Amino acid sequence: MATVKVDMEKLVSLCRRRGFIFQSSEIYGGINGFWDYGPLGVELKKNIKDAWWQDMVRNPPPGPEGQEITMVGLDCAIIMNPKVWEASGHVGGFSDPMVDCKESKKRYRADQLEVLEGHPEILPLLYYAYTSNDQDLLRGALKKAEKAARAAGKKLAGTPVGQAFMNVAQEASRLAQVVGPDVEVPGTLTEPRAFNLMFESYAGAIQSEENKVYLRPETAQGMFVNFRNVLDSSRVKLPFGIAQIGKAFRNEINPRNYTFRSREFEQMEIEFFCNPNESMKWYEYWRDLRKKWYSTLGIQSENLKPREQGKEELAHYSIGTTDIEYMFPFSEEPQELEGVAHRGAFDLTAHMTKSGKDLSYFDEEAWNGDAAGRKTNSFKEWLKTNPPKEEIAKYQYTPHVIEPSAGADRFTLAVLCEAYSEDKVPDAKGNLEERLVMKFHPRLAPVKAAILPLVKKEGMPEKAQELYRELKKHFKVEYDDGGAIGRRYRRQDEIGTPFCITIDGDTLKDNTVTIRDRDTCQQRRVPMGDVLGEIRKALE
RNA sequence: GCGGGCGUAACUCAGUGGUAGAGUGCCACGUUGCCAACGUGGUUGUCGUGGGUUCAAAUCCCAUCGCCCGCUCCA
Repeated sequence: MATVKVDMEKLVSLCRRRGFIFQSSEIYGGINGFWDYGPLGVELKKNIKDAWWQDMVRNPPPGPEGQEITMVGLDCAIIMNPKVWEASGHVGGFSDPMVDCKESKKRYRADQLEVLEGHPEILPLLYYAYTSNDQDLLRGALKKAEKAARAAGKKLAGTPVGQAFMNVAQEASRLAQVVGPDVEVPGTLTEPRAFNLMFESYAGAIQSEENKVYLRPETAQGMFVNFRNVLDSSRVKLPFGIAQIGKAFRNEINPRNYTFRSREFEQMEIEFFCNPNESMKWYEYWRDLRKKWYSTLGIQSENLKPREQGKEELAHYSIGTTDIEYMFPFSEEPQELEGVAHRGAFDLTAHMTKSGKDLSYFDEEAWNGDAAGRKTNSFKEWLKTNPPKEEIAKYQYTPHVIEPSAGADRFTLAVLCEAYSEDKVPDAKGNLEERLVMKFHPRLAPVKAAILPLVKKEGMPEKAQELYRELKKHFKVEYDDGGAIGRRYRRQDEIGTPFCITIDGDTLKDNTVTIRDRDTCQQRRVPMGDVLGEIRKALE
């Protein structure tokens, strides 16, 4: 089925008008990269987080061999000891110094910039910049150097050797001698400027370097640093997963595309710890499971694109990563909803090194299982006999980690895009009228049902109130007796309520009501007592 | 961070120096017995913000904030 691309502006307008999403601090002119969820938005996002927690943590599907899998939850502080971020590499590696060209308005990564030295006798000595990943720019720099030499009646000696721009740029006077890659004159490049993507703050009264802390840029590290705590306190055995839903913060240079790239966002992350020998199996398990999860919540499979990252794209620590991407209407390219990464032993090893604490796993079952023929049952004693490394690794090892890391806000946005639809339904006179309907999966719909007395008299409101009070014990439902019934149906369509329960004259006689389906507008008559069960059935 | 466009009611938008507008929505009452019905009445504004020019600024000028597009960036 060919789908018409959702008009983002219409979606944004609907989200605001109906109270899904507002710009943060709007009355003060807003703030770039931050968003608020309104009364309906918070219900939608909560349903998404609850569905994830239920399906991944409380009731995960069986593992690759049909075995039960163990998942436990965690809720870590957003601010942690800054050493966590040194160990994870975020403090050192999370910022790329950038260089801007005042003339060409281009921006370059400083670590990719290199320079060729001009002829040493032509003063002032010039440096010709190019980027290491662009052959054309290298040739361009060479040409400029040769041209300058020729103009002075000299010749470059052989092929000049490139050097790192960073070295040259350390002195302001030499920086002024650099000719940018896309310009002809020197002195247009700025000094390298660091863009640290972590928000900083200070814990304690004094705003000193010692008190500096960071708002976490991901929830993952909290699970790694609590690995030992979970192991020691909850009787879990490998393989098992730790799951967490929480806020993370990245000082994005350029927030874009509605809530897609925000500076404050919520992650739903799993760190699944397993034996290194079994890690590929678990990687595939989670990759397939996570993709399927989106489909079961109503994301059309053609909009959902799993993409195995190429080797050159992989982060240095990752053995394999699959991005689960969604075709958002604002982009020609699919955009990442979730990354399922095989992180190997990278994180636990890094924290072991930094903290000096042992984060390896001792497999007691395997150890006890191999007891026969061994002189001692004490692992410590056995280690003193200098067994071969491979033998030790059978019982004690650093677990490998599979990390399915999903963006709660990104998925919420995908759900909104996916749900948005315009169709035509007949009005009272039988003419086709435009209709705006949010086709949320019933499980995610912010309001599950609306209870509507057909007219505001003859005891219908009272009867409807009765049903409303019963249903609201179980679901988010709305009661509405305002205006004509058709208008009320449309209002509910616009916020994606899957069912409208209407109380009419027959209800008063035989206690039956009609249930209207949001997508088809079809109605069925059922006994009032069956309504709860009917809604429940749709939510499974 | 750069360039371009935009910013007026909850939403969509009109308003090019002289009283702040329309449609939709929303609320109330009446009517109405199943798909944005009808009648009557009502409601909504720091014209993004700050400053300047002017007798007078939504309108012209400057700055600033935000949104959209492109570039850049996105471990």
